[in-house]
Amino acid sequence: MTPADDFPQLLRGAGLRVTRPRVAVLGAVHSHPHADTESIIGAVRADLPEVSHQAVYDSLHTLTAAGLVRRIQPTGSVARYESRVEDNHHHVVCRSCGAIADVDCAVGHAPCLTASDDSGFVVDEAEVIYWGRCPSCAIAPARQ
Amino acid sequence: MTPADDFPQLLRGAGLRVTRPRVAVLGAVHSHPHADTESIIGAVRADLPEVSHQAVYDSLHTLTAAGLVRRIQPTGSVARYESRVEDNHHHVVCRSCGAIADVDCAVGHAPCLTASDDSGFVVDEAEVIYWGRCPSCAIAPARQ
DNA sequence: CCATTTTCTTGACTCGTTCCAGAAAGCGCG
DNA sequence: CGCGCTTTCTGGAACGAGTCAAGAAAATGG
Repeated sequence: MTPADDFPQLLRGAGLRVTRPRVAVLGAVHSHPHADTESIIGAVRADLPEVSHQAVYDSLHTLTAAGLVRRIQPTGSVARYESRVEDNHHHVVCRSCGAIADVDCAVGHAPCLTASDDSGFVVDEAEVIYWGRCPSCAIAPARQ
Repeated sequence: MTPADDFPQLLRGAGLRVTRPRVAVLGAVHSHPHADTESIIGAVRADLPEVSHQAVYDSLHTLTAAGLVRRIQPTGSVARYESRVEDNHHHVVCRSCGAIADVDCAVGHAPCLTASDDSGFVVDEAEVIYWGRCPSCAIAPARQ
């Protein structure tokens, strides 16, 4: 669907050097949405067994700064990454098992971006996290 | 304004034992909105110089679980606590200096609570974080 | 193919938070 | 008012995600 699976091209387009670790990280984030850093390290090492964790951390930072990847971190979770960027979507997080799913906000455009009183802040983004229970955990008797 | 500054009463009402550390922590959170754990430890030790950090961590967890205090943790920040609970307000966070301010959502009631497609999740809360720059940082030339 | 600049490897280290065992304090009851 | 049970607190070790730093390796432009 996206012509964007040409990762080297994506990197170049963002003005970044094309390195094997970066390509692999970009690929891992694309194929494992909402994965944490450790999972990404694992996925990357399937291709490049010798990458250091530092290379992955660096790549994730660089990619995030370049806007090729988005970092999310719900309260109580470690950092997670996803490849859907610039499309103003949000997340539902399961309180019980931590599962994360994408949600397109009911309001088609930027949701709630107009705070009633912004205290003088210049707001450029509204991040919404819905908390609840995923289908499986909703069925299972609450154990917490 | 709130008859709720009787902290021991608040604790008892929540079915919790009244201990000096808990009362002090509750007081610290009330007087230092959005403070992180370290600041709270400092504030608590102004009254009780000998409290262990663990007592503060335990109290914060207990108070959070009891709903007397709310924990927030914007991406990239450590845990912070506030005493406004159950009133459905949100936060603006400064990307530059990390300052946090309260915001009442434009929609008077639960904002965006109806996700367009909730993937089968049972949603009970929508948490909104607005990102931008606080008044001071908006004036200062962007240095990041 | 070379030089320059950026990125990666390795390994130590920081910092917020949690775990643990024993001592202390709160609460219900007589 | 004091006893005993249970919860909480103290002190200190431990943990884990993430960062820092120095030198080796690889990308890009010529």
